[in-house]
Amino acid sequence: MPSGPSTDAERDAPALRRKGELTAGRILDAAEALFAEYGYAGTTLRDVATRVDLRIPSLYNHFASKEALYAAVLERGIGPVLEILGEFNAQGASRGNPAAVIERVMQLLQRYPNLPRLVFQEALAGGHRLTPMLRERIAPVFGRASEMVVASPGAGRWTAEQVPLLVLAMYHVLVGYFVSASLFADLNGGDLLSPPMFAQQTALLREIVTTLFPADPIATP
Amino acid sequence: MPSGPSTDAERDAPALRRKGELTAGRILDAAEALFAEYGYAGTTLRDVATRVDLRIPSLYNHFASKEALYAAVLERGIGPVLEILGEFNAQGASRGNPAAVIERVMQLLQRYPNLPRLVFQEALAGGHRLTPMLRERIAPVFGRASEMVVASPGAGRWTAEQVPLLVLAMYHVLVGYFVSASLFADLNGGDLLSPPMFAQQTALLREIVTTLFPADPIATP
DNA sequence: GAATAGAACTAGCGGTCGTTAGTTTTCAGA
DNA sequence: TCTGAAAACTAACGACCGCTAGTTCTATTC
Repeated sequence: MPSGPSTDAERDAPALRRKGELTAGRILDAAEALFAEYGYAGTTLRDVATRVDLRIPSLYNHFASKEALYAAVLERGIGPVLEILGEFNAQGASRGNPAAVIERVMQLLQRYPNLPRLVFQEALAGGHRLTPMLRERIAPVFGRASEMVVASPGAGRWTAEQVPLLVLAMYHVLVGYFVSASLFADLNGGDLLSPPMFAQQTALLREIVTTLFPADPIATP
Repeated sequence: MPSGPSTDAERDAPALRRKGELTAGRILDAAEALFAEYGYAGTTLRDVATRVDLRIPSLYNHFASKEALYAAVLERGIGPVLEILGEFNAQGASRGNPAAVIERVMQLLQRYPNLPRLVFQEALAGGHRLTPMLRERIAPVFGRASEMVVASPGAGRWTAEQVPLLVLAMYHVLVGYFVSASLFADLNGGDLLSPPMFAQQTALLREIVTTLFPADPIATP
C-alpha cells in the first residue's frame, strides 16, 4: 500500500470526473425541455434519446428509469431557486423587500425558462411525482415567504390571513407569465419572452408590489 | 307548406333527444375530470370507459377519436366562460367594473373546478390541441378584456402598454388559485377550495382590484 | 501499451395504447 | 307489437411504450 498521492476512496473531482457526466448533463437538458413542454406522460424516452443523438438503452447508463430521470430534472431545476429563496430568507426578513425578491426571481426565471412550465406541470399533477426529499425542501418555502411579507415595511394593510393568499397570487403572476408565453404568442402575436416585453413585465411587477405594499412609512397612520 | 306541428326536418329537442346524449354527457364529465388531472397524454380511453362503466368501443359511438373527445370537452368547458365574458363586453365597457367581472368569474370557476386546470394544460401545450374554431373564439377575449380595463374608471394610472400585462396577471391569479389548490393542500394542508378560503380569496381579489384601479374619482388629479 | 471499467450499441420482450371489425342488445317510433 | 336504428358488446390488430439482456466500442488508469 504505497500511498503517494494516495488512492483514498473519493478524492475531489478534478474538473469533470468522468466523460459520462457530460452526457448526463445533455440528457438532463433534453429531458427538461421535453418534460416542460409535453409533461411526464407526453414525453417518451425515444424523444429524449433522439434529442441527444443516442439510443434509448444508453440513457439507462445514466438514469435508472424514466421516473428517476424526471426526478433528476426536477432536482436540478428547482434546486437553484430554493437556494436563492433561502439566501433571501437568511438575510433576515427585515431587510428583504418584496420588490427585490421578485426582480431576482424574474432574472432567474429568464435564465431557466423551462422551470416555470416544469413546476406547473407538477402542480397540475398535484405533486404526486415529487420526490419526498424535494417535497420536504419545497414545503417550508411558502410559509417563509409569507413571514417575510408580514415582516416587510408595507404589509400593514393586509391581515395575517390575507398574506399567504397574496404570496400565492404573486407566485402565480410570476410563473404564469412564462407558462402562458407560448399560448399568448400563438393567440395574440406578441412574444412575452422578448427583452422589451420582459423588461415591461418586470417594471409592472415592481409597480404592483410597491402599490400593494407601500414602503413609505408616511402611508401608515 | 302546411306547417302545423309538421315533421319539419329539425324540430327542437323535446327534452332529451336521444338516450345516447345522456351517455355522451357522462363521458364528457369523466373525460373532463381526467384530462384536467392527468393531461391529454396521461389520460387513457380505458380510464374514461371505466369511469362511466362502459367498454372502450362504446365511446366511439359518441366521439370519433380521443382527440375529438378532448376537443368536445374543451368546447363544452370553455363555452360558458366565453359567453359570460361576451355578456360583460356587450354591456358596454363603460359600465363593467373590473371587480364585478372578477367576482362573476370566480363564481363560475367554483362551479366548474376542472376548467382552470384544463385551460392550463392547454396553455402548457402551447395551444397545439386547440380547435381552430375554439382558437378563433378565444383569441379576441384578451384584447376585449384589455379594452374594458382601459375604459374603466380607475385605469388612469396605467399606460396602454401595461394594461394587457395587467390583464394577463389577473388571469393568472384567478385560474392559478384553482390550479395550485391540490399541490397547496398537499404541501401546506389548507384546502383552498373550501368555502371559507374561497370567500377570503374572493374578498382579497376585490381588494387588490380596487387598490390597483381606485374607482373613486377623487384619486385622479 | 495492456488491462479494466465505463458507455455506447443491437435485438427484442411484455404490456398498454388508440382504434377497428363484426355481433348482440336495447330502445324509440309506427 | 313489430321494426329498424342506436348503442352496447367481444375480440383482436398494429403501433408504440418502458425496459432488459447481451455485445461491442471507447476511454481512463496503471
